[in-house]
Amino acid sequence: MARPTIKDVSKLAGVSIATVSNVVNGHPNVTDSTRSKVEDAIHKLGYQANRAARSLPAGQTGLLGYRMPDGKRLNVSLDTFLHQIVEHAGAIGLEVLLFAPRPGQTEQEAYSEVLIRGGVDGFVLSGIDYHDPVVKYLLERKVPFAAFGRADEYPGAAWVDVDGAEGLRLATEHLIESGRKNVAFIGWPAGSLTGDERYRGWQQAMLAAGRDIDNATVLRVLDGYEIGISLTRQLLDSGVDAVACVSDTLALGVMAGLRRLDLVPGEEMAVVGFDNVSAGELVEPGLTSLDQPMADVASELVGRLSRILRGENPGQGLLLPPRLVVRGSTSIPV
Amino acid sequence: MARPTIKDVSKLAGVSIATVSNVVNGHPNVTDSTRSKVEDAIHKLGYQANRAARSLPAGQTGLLGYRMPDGKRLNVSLDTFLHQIVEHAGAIGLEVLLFAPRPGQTEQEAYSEVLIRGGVDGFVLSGIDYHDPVVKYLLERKVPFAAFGRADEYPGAAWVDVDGAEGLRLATEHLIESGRKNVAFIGWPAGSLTGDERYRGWQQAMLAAGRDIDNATVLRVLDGYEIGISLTRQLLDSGVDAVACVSDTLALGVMAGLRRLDLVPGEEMAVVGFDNVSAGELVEPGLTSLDQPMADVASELVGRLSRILRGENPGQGLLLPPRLVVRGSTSIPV
DNA sequence: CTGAAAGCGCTTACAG
DNA sequence: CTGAAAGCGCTTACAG
Repeated sequence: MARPTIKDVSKLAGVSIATVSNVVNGHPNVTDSTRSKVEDAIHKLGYQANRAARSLPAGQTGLLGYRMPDGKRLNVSLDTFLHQIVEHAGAIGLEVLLFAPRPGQTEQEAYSEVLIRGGVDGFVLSGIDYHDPVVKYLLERKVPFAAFGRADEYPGAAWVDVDGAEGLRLATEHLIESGRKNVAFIGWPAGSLTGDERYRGWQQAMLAAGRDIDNATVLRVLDGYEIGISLTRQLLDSGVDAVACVSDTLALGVMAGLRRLDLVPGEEMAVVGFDNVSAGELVEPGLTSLDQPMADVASELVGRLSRILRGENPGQGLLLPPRLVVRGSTSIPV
Repeated sequence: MARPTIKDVSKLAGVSIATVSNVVNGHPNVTDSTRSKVEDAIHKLGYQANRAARSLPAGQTGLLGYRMPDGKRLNVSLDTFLHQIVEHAGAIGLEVLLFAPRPGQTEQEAYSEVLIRGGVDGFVLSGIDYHDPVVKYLLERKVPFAAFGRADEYPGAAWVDVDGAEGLRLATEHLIESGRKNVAFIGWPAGSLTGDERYRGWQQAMLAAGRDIDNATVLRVLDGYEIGISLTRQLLDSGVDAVACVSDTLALGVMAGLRRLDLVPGEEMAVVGFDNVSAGELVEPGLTSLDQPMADVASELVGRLSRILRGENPGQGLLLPPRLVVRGSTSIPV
């Protein structure tokens, strides 16, 4: 009934605990016959190495840390992301340790505390920005991590991101191709990594199509549903007939704004968002948006992290393309 | 630079490591002067006990396990819930270990594996149902846990739930009071703990108001947005002018169904959901729904678990009332 | 290829 | 009230 230990296995198999350890850890120099004796015993006993005991001499914990984001940043579907991370980590024998800064603690202190407690082998980060202090901190201390977010500022960093510029290029091209004359952009204030990239994509598509950028409508606002609503009047007054938004939150706001003015989203004004949140399917007509390939992001992140942990090269930063999901908010013919 | 150990502290403070350990663990029999010497050293060194080293002799890990739900069950806003769990756990020095069954592994095996690896001190469960095998399994093995979900089937179990019957009572009363004549119920097939409770609430409110239950419209369906849409015609044909739904997903479906028939939700038919998902605020008019007090649920769960871990009585099962959030889908006067 | 032994950083009786 | 010592369950050189 009690949890079997390495001793139990060694007794049953008639070998030393060192040999059991060698088998468990896949060391090469073990006879086939010894190996199978040990494996039988392990199987019979249902043995699994105790994590704490393993961690102590080896200095590896089998744990990967993830800081619970504040919930303020809505640009990641936490649910799906975490799910994927947990599953991919599980596939290579790692579990996920969740933590959050305690009241009065800075973000960095939270990471440091986890580290000092001997908590994890490495971290998965998400939502990083320019000059991210956590990235800097971990890099300095040579703590393994992989970031969801373009960390190309730092040569050594392992990162994966979804290509926001490509996303807004796709969105804007789609709007232009469907015959829209005056395609506006609603973004966040300049200076955020994610926001600036997405703006760049809109710009590129507009220029490529020969549109006049200088006289196009560009609104830079904080993220928010109500903010989206409040922008609608202004967009209509400027003669805008399509708007590419930096986020679904803003896009859904504009859709609601249109509806409150008794206009139909997709007719008077086409709207595209970014993130493909579930609410986008639940409004009428559906919101066209950019879907982030979360499963790929997670598997690439975990892959990079596990390579670092094995002392290998994590590989280059990776930019994954988002996928345009077309729904009613852009598909009603002009 | 290297992580300080208990030895470093003991040297700096001029005491034995046993004394440092006693101070760290708040043992009573330590002189004030000794204590403060040790505390100074701890502070100076930034010492934190290594979790693995602590876990090994003490048999406690400082970790609390949570199984990543499948994502199939939409009745819990995972994001908020986990957030709250992590924060409340952090406040009492516990961190959260996330795990998921690997492919081919049953749920029970996943729990068992975490346990065998010496993974956690206890579990937080969510989304439990009648005769839940995991609850039974943990109870048999006397593994500490606290469940989000009514586990009153099992006398010893620690649980917290949101009162679904009360929720649907509130919803149905609200519909009746606002003058609706024919209040339908859309629920899941009988036999789920959560679904049955919510049905009971509708029933009670209807009977209390003297409504004829036998001739009322009751639809039992699987959860789903499209399913909600497909039900709308039938509801209208039955002369239903209000519908209390077991979930926001179904409620949002009905709202979309109404809109596709060019009807206005809240006018021709009032709609109430359950969960208060964010999409409910983003549709026009907003969806009236029942908000679950996640922060309270989390704090009560963690509180119960920590009491069990300290060998105390966890306290009785707790039923928390949801809060009716009234929006456009029911507030347009008849 | 296998095993005896040291050691990882703690906690916990037990002496003193 | 404090400290020396054993031990938690592993891994890792190192002999043999």
